Amino acid sequence: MSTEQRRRPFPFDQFEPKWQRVWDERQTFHVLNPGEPGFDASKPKYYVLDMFPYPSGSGLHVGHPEGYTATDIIGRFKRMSGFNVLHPMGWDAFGLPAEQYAIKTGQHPRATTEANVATFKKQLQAIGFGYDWQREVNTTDPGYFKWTQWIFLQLYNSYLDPILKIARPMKYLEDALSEEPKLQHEWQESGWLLTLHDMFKGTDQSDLIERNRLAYISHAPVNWCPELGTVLSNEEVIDGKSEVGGHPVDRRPMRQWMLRITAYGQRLIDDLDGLDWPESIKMHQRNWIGRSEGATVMFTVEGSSEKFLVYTTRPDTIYGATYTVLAPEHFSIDVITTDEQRAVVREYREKAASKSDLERSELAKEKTGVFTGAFAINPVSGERIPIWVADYVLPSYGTGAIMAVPAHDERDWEFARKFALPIREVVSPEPRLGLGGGGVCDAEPLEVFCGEGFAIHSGPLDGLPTSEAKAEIIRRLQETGVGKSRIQFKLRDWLFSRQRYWGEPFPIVWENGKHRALDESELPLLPPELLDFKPTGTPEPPLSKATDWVRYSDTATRELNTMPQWAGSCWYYLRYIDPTNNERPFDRKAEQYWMGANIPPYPKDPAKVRSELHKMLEYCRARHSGERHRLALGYVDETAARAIREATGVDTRGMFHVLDTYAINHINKTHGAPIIEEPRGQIAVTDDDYEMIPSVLAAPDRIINAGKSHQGLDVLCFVKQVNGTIFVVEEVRAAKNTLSIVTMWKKKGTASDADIVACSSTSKTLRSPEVLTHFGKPVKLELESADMTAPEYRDSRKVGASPSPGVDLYVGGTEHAVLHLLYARFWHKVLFDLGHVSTPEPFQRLVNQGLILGEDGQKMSKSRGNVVNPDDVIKEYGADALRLYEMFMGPLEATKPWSMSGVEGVFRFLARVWRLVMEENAEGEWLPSTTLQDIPMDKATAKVVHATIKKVGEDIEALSFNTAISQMMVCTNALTSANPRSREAVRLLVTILGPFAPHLAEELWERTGGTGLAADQPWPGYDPALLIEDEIEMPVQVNGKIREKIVVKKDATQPEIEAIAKAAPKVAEAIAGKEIKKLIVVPGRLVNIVVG
RNA sequence: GCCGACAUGGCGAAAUGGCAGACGCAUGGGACUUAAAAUCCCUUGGAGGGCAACUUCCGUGCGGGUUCGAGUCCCGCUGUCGGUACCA
Repeated sequence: MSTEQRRRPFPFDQFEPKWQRVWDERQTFHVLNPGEPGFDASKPKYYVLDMFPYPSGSGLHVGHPEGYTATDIIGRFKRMSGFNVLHPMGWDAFGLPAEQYAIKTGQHPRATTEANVATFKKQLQAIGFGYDWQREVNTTDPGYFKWTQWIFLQLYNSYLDPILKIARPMKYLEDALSEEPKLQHEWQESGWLLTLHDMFKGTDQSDLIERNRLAYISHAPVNWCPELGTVLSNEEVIDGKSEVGGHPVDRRPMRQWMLRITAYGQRLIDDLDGLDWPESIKMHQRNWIGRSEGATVMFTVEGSSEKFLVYTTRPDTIYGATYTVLAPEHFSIDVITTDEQRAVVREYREKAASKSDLERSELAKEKTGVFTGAFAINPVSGERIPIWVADYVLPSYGTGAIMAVPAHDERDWEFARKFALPIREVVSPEPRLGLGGGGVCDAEPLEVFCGEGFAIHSGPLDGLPTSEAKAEIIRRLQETGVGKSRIQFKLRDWLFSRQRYWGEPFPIVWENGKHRALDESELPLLPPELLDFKPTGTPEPPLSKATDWVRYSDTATRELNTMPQWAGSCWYYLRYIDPTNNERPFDRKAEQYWMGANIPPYPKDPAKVRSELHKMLEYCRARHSGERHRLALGYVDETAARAIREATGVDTRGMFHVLDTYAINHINKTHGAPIIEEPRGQIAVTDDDYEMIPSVLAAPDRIINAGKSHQGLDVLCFVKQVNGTIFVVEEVRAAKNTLSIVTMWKKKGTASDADIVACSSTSKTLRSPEVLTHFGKPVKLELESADMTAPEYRDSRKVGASPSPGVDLYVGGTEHAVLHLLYARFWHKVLFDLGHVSTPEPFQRLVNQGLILGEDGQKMSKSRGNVVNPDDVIKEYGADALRLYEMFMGPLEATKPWSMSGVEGVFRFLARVWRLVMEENAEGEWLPSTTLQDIPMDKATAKVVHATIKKVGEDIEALSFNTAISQMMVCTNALTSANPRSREAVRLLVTILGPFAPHLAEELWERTGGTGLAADQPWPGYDPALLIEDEIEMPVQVNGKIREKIVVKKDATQPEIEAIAKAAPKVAEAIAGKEIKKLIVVPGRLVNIVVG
């Protein structure tokens, strides 16, 4: 026993399990929901989330605990700082790897999953993470996937409103179809129905519904992986191979479920701006969504009635189009191909069709193609240009056809050179006036130029810079009806079905060739118990083997596909909020609390709010001398602020949102619950002429845009005119048939010289070109904006300085930069549109932990033999040392190699902390240290302890854990040399060490006579007065070189410092006989003397 | 090719435009010990000078610039890593 103990510099192996047991028994980290007895509503919320693991058979590796330790430190710290902290953990247990592992080991996936979860949980608990295990979720649990299926039904039963660009229940569309005359009357004024009506015209109703579902059936070619026996989403295919396993992937048409994520492309891009995410991840998502602005242009085929559309981002180069190219899959090819070319075209198309994506991209180096024999007419020049077929044009992007401008596109250039097609320069990097700039020039350029410049040889465009040339040609195309501006996305709809066993079955049945949804009461739909769940080797899903299960009724059979692994991980963070709810996916009140429904993105201190408010009022008064306004101020939400910023160039950060109190009261009354409440801060400022509102409402209007308020309500924007005053009015559709005024912009005078008085919160309205052009000039907003670089704003953006809307902090690896994070945002937005969640974005702040490499600096892998197992580290050095080392390695986001001797370093540090309290006698037993005494801290001790409290707190907020730990090391080194040693000082150190090394902290807290748990202690404050030095050492530079250091009193005046500096011997020597040109004193920092 | 990130001792790394290298690892030396382990103390960017206290010069990938002052800001390179690839 004693020899065993002697080998351990401190008995972590005894007290670590002990405290883990105590936390578990007392449920220390369980947090209550609003409404539960004992819930403290006065505390702000903090939701800190880990990317939940996929419980693989090999258990945790040291990469897992890195992010988990970071969130655990934050969670424990926020708890100590007075927050209600939601810090949960769960299991992403459906999916391909689990099924393959089960097949390999010959067990049922449920059995392997359960075993793996048990292993993972045990491992995580051994590290002492403060998770609320009562909120554990598992995506394979029927109580969980019941609601995954429910969300699928929400998608299935929703459509994207063509005007509002938001998801709405399919019922609205059905109602609109059945009650068309009634709605026509009701909605006519809003200008809304017209568009809807256009949409219905000449269309079969049920077909219209099917075509508008957010979850729909497609027969388009999909990525089929024969090896895995399933289809894969675009996101899961990399370089023509499956992301899992790297197997080849074909394209073949199959009947599949798709989710209409493309409908959210713009919003998924726009809303990134307001998120506190790494810029690289945002960029990644933007690139993936791939928005581009351009135009579609109609080309007619010579001697035929056939026409085809091309898409181009450079319509300004249309005069340089010397041929066109159709994708091999293009449906016009059969019609236009001439007889003499028919054989060669058919052969080319067949070859292209048989190529997999992989082959198509592998052979990309060399362009191929064939001439159709047909010619198209360039709609602007009337020129006759050949139509080619080539596989460098993709069928699934744009219109599947291009106009080729070889002089200004690298791919077209390459193709034209290979097939000796003409190349015509129509853009010049420099403006070319007169000579050679106009007319048609046949001299071919020597190289391709893809940049922007000035149009040449382009008829009416000649001389225009590229951007203007684009606008001008689009205007002309639209005028003549041959072209249109168009925004195009790379993003494709999400292929949502898999031919696998281990996934959520679709709550869908098929009858007479038509699909319909199961009723909510039939959920969860369990998968059948299958002994043989291997892939069939054909596109027939394994569920087809469960013949009894498949039969739903005499005439109906079940959908055989299952959902992909991403389904469960798209919403798990919402289920943590209320994980055992059987009635709903989560309680609405709990969701509002934990997702921070009413928290403004930029919290401010009250004094600042008041002063901003007065500025706003002054502004309004100045604009409308003598008029009285009733205003209420809230915060501008980020989307609105951004929209204004984009539209006007005005820095809107910190700007206020002006609301009409009439509207607030009205909407609160009609909507039931208060929508806008403190701290959004409605403050009536003066009386208003809002008696006018009824007449404004009654006035005829013109709809100019529609969007969504951040409370999740539909908003229509109108322009109205009353007695010569133009009003911009927003109406909110709180529920069907309910109209309420929420926000009013008022504008005086004529349309050409008016200014907007105040702005609303709806980004779509503000962003729309209609709003901007309506006023004849850009909207001008001259509100004084707050300086967001000021400390109070900067600090507010740091972790946990205040709660934020959505998950406050989400930590995980970069591997989910597009897939999980894009899918989850999409689902969240749908749920938001449908009113199930309160925020448009799920994760306010995202941090990627860096990769941990092996000791050899290589990626950890079994084959390299450099994998570090956390269990071994815990056995040897304890969980606290593991946690501390993971945080001490370097910045959280950096890639860094593991080092066992580094672990030993922090282990020694922990042992030193232990010995602050305990000492070993000759027999090797640990006894309370006699050095530790109940004495007040001396000045030096107090200083280092308080400096440590300050720095550690600040560093945790900034996720700068490595520097926090180094400061605690400094403090420990200082306390080690103290004799006698102040008990108070040690206990303060132990308290702040708690989030990092919780076991040791609890043990020492107890041993230094603390009551309760260290984890429950409030985070200690520090006394700034103790940190100020009486005397400051300042370096003195002469011409930027340090000559000497001087010591001055902390309150020394500038002249005093100057005199001392000049008198210092080395300095005096250096400046002797020279003219002092300049003397800079940076108080508390340094002195620099510039001599000539 | 394009996009993004990064570049500081032997190593992991610190440094609101203000003393480069905090803290840790590893080195070398010392104390305790019969010895070892553990622990404690000191040393350590490079080059040079002094018996010494000490001291001089050079140093943050390369080249410029802004500044009294640059690892930090700007311009131009080079290299490493990550992502992506016919998206018109």
